Amino acid sequence: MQISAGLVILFEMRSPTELAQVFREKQLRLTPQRQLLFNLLHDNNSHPTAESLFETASKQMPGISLRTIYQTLGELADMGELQLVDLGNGAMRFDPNMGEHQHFVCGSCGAIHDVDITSAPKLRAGSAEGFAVEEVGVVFHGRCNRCNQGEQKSHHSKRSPGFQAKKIKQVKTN
Amino acid sequence: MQISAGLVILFEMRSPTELAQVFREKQLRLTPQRQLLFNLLHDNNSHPTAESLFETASKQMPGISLRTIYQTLGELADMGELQLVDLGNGAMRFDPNMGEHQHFVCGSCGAIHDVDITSAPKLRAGSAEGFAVEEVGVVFHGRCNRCNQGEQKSHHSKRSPGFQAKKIKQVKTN
DNA sequence: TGTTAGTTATCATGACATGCAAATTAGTGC
DNA sequence: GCACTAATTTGCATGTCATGATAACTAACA
Ligand SMILES: [Mn+2]
Ligand SMILES: [Mn+2]
Ligand SMILES: [Zn+2]
Ligand SMILES: [Zn+2]
Repeated sequence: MQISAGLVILFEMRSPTELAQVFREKQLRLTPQRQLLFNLLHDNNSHPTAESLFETASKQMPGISLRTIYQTLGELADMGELQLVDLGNGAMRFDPNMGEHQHFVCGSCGAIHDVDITSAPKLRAGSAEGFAVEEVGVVFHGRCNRCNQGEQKSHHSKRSPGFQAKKIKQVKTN
Repeated sequence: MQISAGLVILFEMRSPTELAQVFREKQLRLTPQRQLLFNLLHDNNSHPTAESLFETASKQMPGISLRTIYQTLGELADMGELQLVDLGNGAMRFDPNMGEHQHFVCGSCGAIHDVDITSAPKLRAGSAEGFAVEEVGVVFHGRCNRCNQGEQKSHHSKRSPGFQAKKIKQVKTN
């Protein structure tokens, strides 16, 4: 979904074929675990959690440690290959879409969609009164298109006590 | 700070004199602990955490239980007297300002300021493509006016791993 | 004053994330 | 291919924030 049309530059993870280079640049060894996670995240717009990645990864690589998932995700974030997004749903989300964008959270199914605010209102106000705004995070809540149609199956329980809003964790791009 | 001028209707907690009624309405007893917390929160724009309220409350009422703090804060939230705000700083914030507003987080001192987006861009877009936006949360990050002036003393360490953005937890107003 | 809600203390649980040390392995040189 | 060593992985412990559960005690209020 788009809030307003306009040019959107997406900075995505580098391609899997560049993988080796990506890791070597940072003097990181090309382990099977890193390859797997890199592949699982590349072009992944589902905004997975560490746990969900752990589940997925475990199928392809039984025995992989959850600790390694966290470890590697942190490294990839440090490398600027993905950003951490906290939408207030309990667990951090990992997003290979490095472009400046916001998120929509469906309160019914829990799905998370990218929202590109482009020519949209530049919220970077506030310089008045001595405040210096460096970053703005926006989270939209509502019902996604799918849930808006068919009967409301209302999954997405887990432990979200109600509605929440959001949070993005900035990543040092070195 | 304001992003854009305009009429701002603030829904605040009821006054302390209405306290008794407030509690009785919900068939809750008017205990000293509840009175204390109600008073500590009334007109409080510091967005305290449960722990910080516990510290403050303990001074006036040594022996008060942290469990009671959480308990009472939950009740007050259920009663619609305050809202829970998650700014991604680890702990939930409690905000007696029930009006629709957003927040500014100072990355230097950790202070949280209310931001009133009034006539500002109505971000409630997205109805196109079948998405129904019900709520929008915004968190501004930067340096507050105080930190912007004097030398940057940079407190606010604790356990924020970096920058984050935000989240608001909706409260059932019954 | 009695009934009963509320508080306290304690302990357990739960989700999410990180610290740590021992075991393993990738990548190097031979 | 083989040995070597530093980088990684793994398993477990720890930490934070928050809630559940129980029992014993306290006090609101009808
Ligand atoms: Mn995204
Ligand atoms: Mn506020
Ligand atoms: Zn949905
Ligand atoms: Zn500040």
